[in-house]
Amino acid sequence: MQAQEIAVNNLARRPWLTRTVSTRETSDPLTDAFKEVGRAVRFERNSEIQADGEPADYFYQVVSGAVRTYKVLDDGRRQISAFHLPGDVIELEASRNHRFSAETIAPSVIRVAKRSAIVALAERRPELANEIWRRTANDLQSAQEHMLLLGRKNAEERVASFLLEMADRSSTEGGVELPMSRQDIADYLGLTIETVSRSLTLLEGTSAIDRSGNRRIRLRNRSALQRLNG
Amino acid sequence: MQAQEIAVNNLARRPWLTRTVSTRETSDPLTDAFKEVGRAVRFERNSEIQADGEPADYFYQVVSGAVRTYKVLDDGRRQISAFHLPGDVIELEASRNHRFSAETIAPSVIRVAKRSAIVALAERRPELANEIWRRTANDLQSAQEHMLLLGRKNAEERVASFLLEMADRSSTEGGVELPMSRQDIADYLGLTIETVSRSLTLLEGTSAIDRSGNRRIRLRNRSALQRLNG
DNA sequence: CGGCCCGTTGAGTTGTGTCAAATGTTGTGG
DNA sequence: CCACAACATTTGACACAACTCAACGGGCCG
Repeated sequence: MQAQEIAVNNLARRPWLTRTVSTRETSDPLTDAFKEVGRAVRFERNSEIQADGEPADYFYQVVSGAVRTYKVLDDGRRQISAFHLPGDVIELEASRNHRFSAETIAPSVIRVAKRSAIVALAERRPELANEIWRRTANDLQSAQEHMLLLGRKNAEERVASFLLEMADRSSTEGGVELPMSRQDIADYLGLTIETVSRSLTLLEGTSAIDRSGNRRIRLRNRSALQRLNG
Repeated sequence: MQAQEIAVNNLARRPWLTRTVSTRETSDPLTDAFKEVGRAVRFERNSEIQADGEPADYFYQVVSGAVRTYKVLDDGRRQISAFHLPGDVIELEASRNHRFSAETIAPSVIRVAKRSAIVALAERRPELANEIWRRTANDLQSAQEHMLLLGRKNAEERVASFLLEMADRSSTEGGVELPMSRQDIADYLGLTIETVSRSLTLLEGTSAIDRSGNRRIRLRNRSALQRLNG
């Protein structure tokens, strides 16, 4: 039973591995559509998300795990535009230039559906079309919020905003279990890993947060973080 | 005829005042919908865009002029998320927190339509629903590109990218006529006006651009700018 | 002509990046 | 279960790109 115990421990420390769509959301038209015309694919950690086969546009829905979407400059500078958790939908284009712009952060199950299939369904179901648009508009709102962070917030404010965002999105109370590395956080916040680390140390120094393990963070003083959030 | 001459000169130097939707695009489902259920409103320079009357969500289409959308922090730091030129559609929510997040940059004519009216039309017209979504997805793509700029590009690269973007979006060949102030550019690029100014001087020094008047810029060496664009 | 606004230039400061080393964590094979 | 390797994170010292504050210049309008 030793092996069993270890497995349980690992899961306890990695809640995002088991949290799935069904446990978090009631069904919605897009999730339903994915179940109809999509298929579930399992991905390793750090694998590029793609549908094998001919180049075409796809929709992806995170079932379990976590995903980063990003853009890179020629010299390798990377900007992560969003993290995607279970339930989130990613729309990827079969782009000519940058072939991959989505990767798993943790072992993940992703439902994959051809864009054309979803679009065909949406033509016949206004509430599906509406749901797709609603989600895209939400993503746009988040992007606008993130541009404010990237363009106008300092390092400490960025990290505080990030922690609040992740806490809001995760179901666990009090603490956040971060599925991504410091490098991912840095590339999301437009900083370096060193600056992220220093900012965390700073926040810990003012008792705004507690750290138990690199990726488990407890928000001890939310209002202090909110103040930094702007 | 002196007054007439001055007016003509002014127009010649401010092409965005006369460039309208009809001269740039063939009709599309959303523009058609605006003509059906929207009304045109004239705004002064630097006015907050809003539909008067009860709080509700609206769509706006720029007919002539130019608009900035933005977010601000409590202490006044501002991030412009996009500039909108004739033909572009802005979706604004009757937000509880920040009441105004769109302002005209130049005297503008804006078509205003209630969100519910457009949505109702879209329920009956799949190609309209599709067009709305297509535009939102395009905005999201632009936002992702802009996050890369804000998070990972240096000042000179940001300004170069900005000039290329504006040149691509304006119909005039060779040169760009910028409708916005240096402060607007700075708040779009996540810089200060001084840094924008210095970057322009730098680009001029390397013969990448020419300046004739503060807001008229000629791209003399596009490939040099492209290289900075990444 | 004079005042005002906007943009540019200059000098000095500072927050974040860079480079390097130390420490902690995770995974693997014996 | 331990020992070691490989990797991730933190900490430190220093450099530099962009910011701040200030002065100057030019165009526009009354």
